[in-house]
Amino acid sequence: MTHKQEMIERIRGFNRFYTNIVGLLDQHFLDSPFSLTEGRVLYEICNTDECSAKKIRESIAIDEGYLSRILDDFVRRGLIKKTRSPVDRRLRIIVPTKQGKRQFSTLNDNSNKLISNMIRRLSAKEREELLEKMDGIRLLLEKTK
Amino acid sequence: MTHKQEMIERIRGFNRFYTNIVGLLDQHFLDSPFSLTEGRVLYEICNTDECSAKKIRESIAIDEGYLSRILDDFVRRGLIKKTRSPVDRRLRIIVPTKQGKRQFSTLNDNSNKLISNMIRRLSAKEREELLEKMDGIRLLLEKTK
DNA sequence: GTAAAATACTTGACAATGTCAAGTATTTTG
DNA sequence: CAAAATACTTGACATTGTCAAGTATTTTAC
Repeated sequence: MTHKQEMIERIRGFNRFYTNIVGLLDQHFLDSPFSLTEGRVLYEICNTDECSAKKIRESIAIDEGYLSRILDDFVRRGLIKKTRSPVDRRLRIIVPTKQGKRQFSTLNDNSNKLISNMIRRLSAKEREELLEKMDGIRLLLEKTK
Repeated sequence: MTHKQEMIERIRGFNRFYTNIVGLLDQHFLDSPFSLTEGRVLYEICNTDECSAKKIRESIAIDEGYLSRILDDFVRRGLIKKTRSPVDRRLRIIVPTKQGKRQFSTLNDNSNKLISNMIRRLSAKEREELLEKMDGIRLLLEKTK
């Protein structure tokens, strides 16, 4: 086994590990009125200016038709409003309703609690270390694009 | 020192980032005869001694019925053999066939290539850093259990 | 030893999630 | 202005996952 092979094995080990971590965190969607994908879509809607299906698809990688239906569903559930952009009438601009924002903020709070719980055993110093390492990984992997 | 809310936001940012990374890597299942879940099941089968549905469920979190069908499908595809354990005839012990092992190893090779590609732009030193940080995160988060 | 409970898995029915391709409305390009 | 491109929608369908009831076997409690 080459050195490189070991390296790859360690990275894959980390991926499996972290997939599980994120998986555990995502379990909470089970207790919420949103699927994981719906949650991600709602996140984008609430954090994107002049949001549209197009913009969502720029950050999520989701089938166009599927997204269209999710958005329709959100409309039915009173979470968002869709209006054609006056600038380019092909686009529907998407804005969360008051209720949509409220639901998103609940979702958000629950995610925060889970993360909070995840790091509950760590000391202040360890938390700082964790963040540094996370940012470091991000920085390194962003080079690969 | 970072405020707690910011801290959580940074962790969640990392989670979103890394979910995307893993998501990209998992795209390769699209070009393979396995779904992501099937791949994970096959991984467990090939890396678990005296493997059984029970043992798989200890590491994967998957519906019992669903797993049962996946395994049946693997049998149909000639990837595994199931035999009742002589020790406890409720259990079916699962062994990969020669072909199963071969397919798994292909899957494995492709995963490796993807990882290899992911780190292609990093210098030796940076790769070492990446691994250290990954191991560090793992160590820190394992404390939380 | 035997009845009841527990375990390991299977099966049927079904719901949720995701994909593909063709279609509509609108804008851009040549 | 016609053709191509863009943004989204819709229908048909496949994949993936869930729930609950069922079978075979073993363990537990008497």
